[in-house]
Amino acid sequence: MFALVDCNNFYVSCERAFQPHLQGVPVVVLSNNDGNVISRSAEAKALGIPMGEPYFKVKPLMQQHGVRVFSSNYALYGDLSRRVMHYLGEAAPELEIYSIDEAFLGLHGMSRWQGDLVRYAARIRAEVLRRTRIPTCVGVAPTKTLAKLANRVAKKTPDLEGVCYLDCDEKRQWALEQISVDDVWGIGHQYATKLHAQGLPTAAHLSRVSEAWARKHLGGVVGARLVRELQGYPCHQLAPSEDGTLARQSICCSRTFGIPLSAYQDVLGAVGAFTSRTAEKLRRQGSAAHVLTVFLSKDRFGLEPPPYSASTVLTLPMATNDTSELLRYARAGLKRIWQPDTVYKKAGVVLDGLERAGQPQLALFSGQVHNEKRTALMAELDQLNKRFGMDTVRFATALLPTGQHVAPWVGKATWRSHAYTTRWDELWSLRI
DNA sequence: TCTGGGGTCCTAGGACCC
DNA sequence: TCTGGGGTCCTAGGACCC
Repeated sequence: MFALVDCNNFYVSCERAFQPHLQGVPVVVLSNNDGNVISRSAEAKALGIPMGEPYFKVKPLMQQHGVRVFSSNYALYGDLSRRVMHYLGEAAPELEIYSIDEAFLGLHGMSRWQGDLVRYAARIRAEVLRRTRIPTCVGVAPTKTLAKLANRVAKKTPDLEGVCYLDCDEKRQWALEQISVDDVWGIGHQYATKLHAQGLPTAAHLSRVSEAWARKHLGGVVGARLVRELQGYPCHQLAPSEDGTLARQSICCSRTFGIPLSAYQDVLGAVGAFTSRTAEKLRRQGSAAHVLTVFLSKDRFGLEPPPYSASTVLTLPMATNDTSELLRYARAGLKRIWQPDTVYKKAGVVLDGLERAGQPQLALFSGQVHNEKRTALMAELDQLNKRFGMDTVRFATALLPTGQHVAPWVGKATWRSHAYTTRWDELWSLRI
């Protein structure tokens, strides 16, 4: 048996957790660079503000209704997420942190000693709310796909009080009929259109298609597994992990620039900063990377013809998680794809080919001493930045030209709330 | 110029997720 | 004027091997 715990409108809930006067009023949170709506309160949704909509398109509507707008504040959301997940790890025998606001719990054999799983799930909701002020819904079912589906049913059926438990066939059938195929986990826009055209509008319809049909029309084995899961036969297990966090297979950092850039030094500064960030993530999960990709993008919405993006892949002679080494390759990659007199809107760095750091290498002795010193230096760097704040210590490539306080690539964040929980200097304005 | 089966590895692209 | 960021998995096809 699996449970899916999903935080309701997570980013909006995080803002409300520290500003209770935002309860009951329409609130939205915008993506990086204040681009799109990525989280809405129920009140904002009721006003007809679509998810993912560019801010400038819904701005008039929001101003008209006095919608409270926030820039995204990932320091805050990440911290609240850690608190929620920490509690879930204590409350369940197995935990898989699926995203910043969702986790699967493995409940095998739980009903014996926890009694009624509905009461158990209700207690989890109440406890998460008490500890973090984040509201959640819980779906409980024999497969992960059905747990996701049960969660959606819980969200849209107020009578269930946030918990939906599919403990028998009749209930499973009933739940499948409540949910449109568009809202099934694994059915995106393309497949949903296809399914509607075939006269299969609900999850119940989808659960009755043949395996051959699913294979043919829904992406091969992926579709076949999806249908089996809807029928109640588990095809996906929890990802194994000691603390619930997943070890990533690729690590990326990319940003749309606040303003278009065409000076090499500016873009190099951005690529340097993104590389540093990926290296930090890499070390945090104890990995080293073999492959580094650098990419640059032009304005997709502008008048320039495609291609909008150029990228280059560098294979490193030896896996590393050393920032300065990765910076060297990133710089070489940038030089390869750089075109003068071009206006760039976005850049990014991706690390692939990850392996465990500290694997014995076929290196000469002198090289190993060098590596050990490097590893110690990186650990020191991470410690300092953790203690005194991000970018307290950084590499020269990521430095700003003299006289500049903010890097030219940094995006807009006009309505960012304070980092209540992670920065001493922003704590002072806390109001509860 | 024609002739075969079976395997691996890599990459690009497509679909999906939050 | 203004359109996010970070991931996963699978498949098909090509290069190469015996």
